[in-house]
Amino acid sequence: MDTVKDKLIDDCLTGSSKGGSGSNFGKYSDAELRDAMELLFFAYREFTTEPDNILSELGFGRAHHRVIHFVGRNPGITVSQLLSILRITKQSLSRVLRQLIVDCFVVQEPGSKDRRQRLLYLTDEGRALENRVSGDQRRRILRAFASAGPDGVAGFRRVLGAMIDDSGQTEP
Amino acid sequence: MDTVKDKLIDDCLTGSSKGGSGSNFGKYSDAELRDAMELLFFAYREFTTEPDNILSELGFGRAHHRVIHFVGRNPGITVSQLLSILRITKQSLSRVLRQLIVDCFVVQEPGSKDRRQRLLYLTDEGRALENRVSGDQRRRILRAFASAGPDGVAGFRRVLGAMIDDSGQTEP
DNA sequence: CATAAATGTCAATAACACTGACATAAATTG
DNA sequence: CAATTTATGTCAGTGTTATTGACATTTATG
Repeated sequence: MDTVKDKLIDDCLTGSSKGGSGSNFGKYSDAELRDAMELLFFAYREFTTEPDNILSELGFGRAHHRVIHFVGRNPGITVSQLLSILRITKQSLSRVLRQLIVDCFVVQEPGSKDRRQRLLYLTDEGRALENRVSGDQRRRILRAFASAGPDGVAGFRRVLGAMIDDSGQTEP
Repeated sequence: MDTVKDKLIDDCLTGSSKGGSGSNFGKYSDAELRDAMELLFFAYREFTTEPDNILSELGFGRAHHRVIHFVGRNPGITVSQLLSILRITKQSLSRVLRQLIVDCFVVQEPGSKDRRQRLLYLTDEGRALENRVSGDQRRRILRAFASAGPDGVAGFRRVLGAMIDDSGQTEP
């Protein structure tokens, strides 16, 4: 139950993670911190694999998933807000959004207050797709939450939350 | 302290995450599970941004980071093992690895037992680069660990570990 | 020796990001 | 009202990382 790599790497280890000679940053050894890095890497990959597979059948990718996720959670979100959340350029978003609109998963409506805005909404089809695609992720998280227990869930939230709050979360 | 999106989205919410009308999978509501999805998304992005920036100065990308990370932690790893861990094609790995070798961050040595193998090692230069690049990630994790406390760390490990163990972790 | 394994390479393709430049419509400001 | 700014969209070109398919080389193994 160390990390995941030992699935295949059961030889050729030279002790770099045995916590003996490595440097460290304080309370946690470098090896522990690097274990955490790997944990994040593998978990995130597991987390995105199945949605990627489902979406690729429709000719979509991870970028489409992100869009339908955030539009689904924030109906009426503007293009600008979506760009700020995703931190991509409008040119990048444009292609993805256009595909989703052409295929009737997302609709745009002019803003009532500011008619320059294009407020984004999922269609019923879009909601169905989002539900299908995120189903695997929700199940995966649910199982992990159940397996880790309430305290584990709280810790997961605290650590990831701190990783986000940490850095460039305050600049405009 | 909900999730991150409220940084910019403080209007246009229609109650989809207020936990009232959403469906749920059992003990945790859909909104809670989707919050966790976002937490992972934002945390992973924060986690990879700074290394990406450092590496781009050298003409490298995230793929190079992954290679020097796993070679650094597993000196003498073979190309096959690296391919299995990264789950990419050898053609994809090839280009990245060649760049790292040409620029003297990684060296190959024929295996002593099986001379078909190319065992991979970081050079001193490679170790220095890995340390520099992962420094931000280790600091970030350390701060998050410190902020979350020992129980938080344990929970983080349990949840992410369960997310990995969960799925396709057993097929060859 | 024949086959399989470990690795490398050439070529073509795709998804997703980027930059820069420019256009339009609507709101805001002086 | 005229000028400017904002929100959005679009055209064109580029780069990184991934893919698939085909083929070659070296070495191990039956």
